[in-house]
Amino acid sequence: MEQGQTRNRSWDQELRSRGYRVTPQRQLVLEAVAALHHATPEEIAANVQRTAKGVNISTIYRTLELLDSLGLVAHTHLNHGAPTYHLATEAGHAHLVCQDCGKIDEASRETIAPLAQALDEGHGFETNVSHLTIFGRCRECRATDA
Amino acid sequence: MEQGQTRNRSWDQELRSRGYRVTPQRQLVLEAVAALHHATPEEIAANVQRTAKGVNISTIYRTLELLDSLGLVAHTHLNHGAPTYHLATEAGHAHLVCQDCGKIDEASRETIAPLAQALDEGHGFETNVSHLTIFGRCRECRATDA
DNA sequence: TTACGTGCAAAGTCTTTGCAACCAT
DNA sequence: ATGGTTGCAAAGACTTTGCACGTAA
Repeated sequence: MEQGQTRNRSWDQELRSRGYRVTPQRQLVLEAVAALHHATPEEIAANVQRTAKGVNISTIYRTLELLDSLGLVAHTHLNHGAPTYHLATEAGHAHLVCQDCGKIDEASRETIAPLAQALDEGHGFETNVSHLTIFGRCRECRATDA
Repeated sequence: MEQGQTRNRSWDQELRSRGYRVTPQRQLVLEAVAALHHATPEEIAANVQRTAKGVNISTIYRTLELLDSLGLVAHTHLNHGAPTYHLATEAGHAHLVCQDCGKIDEASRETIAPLAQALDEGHGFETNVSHLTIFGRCRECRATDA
């Protein structure tokens, strides 16, 4: 509760200070993103339906785009289709997606750090770790298939 | 010429040996993928239009899916929208996409190797390097923006 | 000859946009 | 009051699918 209020207050001000308004829809979307980890716009919409009368899907899209641009949430592409959103504060890890079974694992920032450093030094490139999704095959599928 | 024929012969047999037919459309699509690097289905369709009367867009999709499943081509997601295809033989590098200006750079397999090894040892995960796309900011945008 | 493959058109999925009504400030 | 926001519906981008005709083997 205490934590929740503290969090609310901070993104409230983040919005207001940039001239955006704080609306119930935006609050609900942010709460859904926090509750569901790696949620698609559809899943976020479904989650929000349960609490309130519902937030229109186009508002979900517009809100996610806004929160993403403000750096409050981040998204990555885990599968072929829809992107998944998560809180920016719980970012910092990359995703490992198995192309055989679809299982999703996480790799810590520390695991990625050497690569990020190499790309910085070799290409001057600043890696967005929380957006990073790595495709391949998981341990189980490697053992099974061949 | 010699090389072209050699390449043709090999994928011809790859198709036939698995019970698929060799058609002019499949040949054109594969040639387009070879000629255009990182091409979307639309771009491949456009390229094919110039040579022949045209290959229907749905055939492009079906052919790319087939060639991908056979391991003759590979695809990655460079931007928000359509995937891009390239020859499997010219794979082995990852892509660095600047989220500010959209510029695409390439990172060699050697640059990625330490990460791939770390993921193998730590997670038992086999990285698909040619599918790997890393988002972030390029040198120029980092210098300009801040 | 005979399945497999193609073209065409329609439908499907995911996302964006125009606009009038609404509400946070 | 007043300009950012929302809901709704229509449009848009990208991809898939059903079916009859065409063609590689």
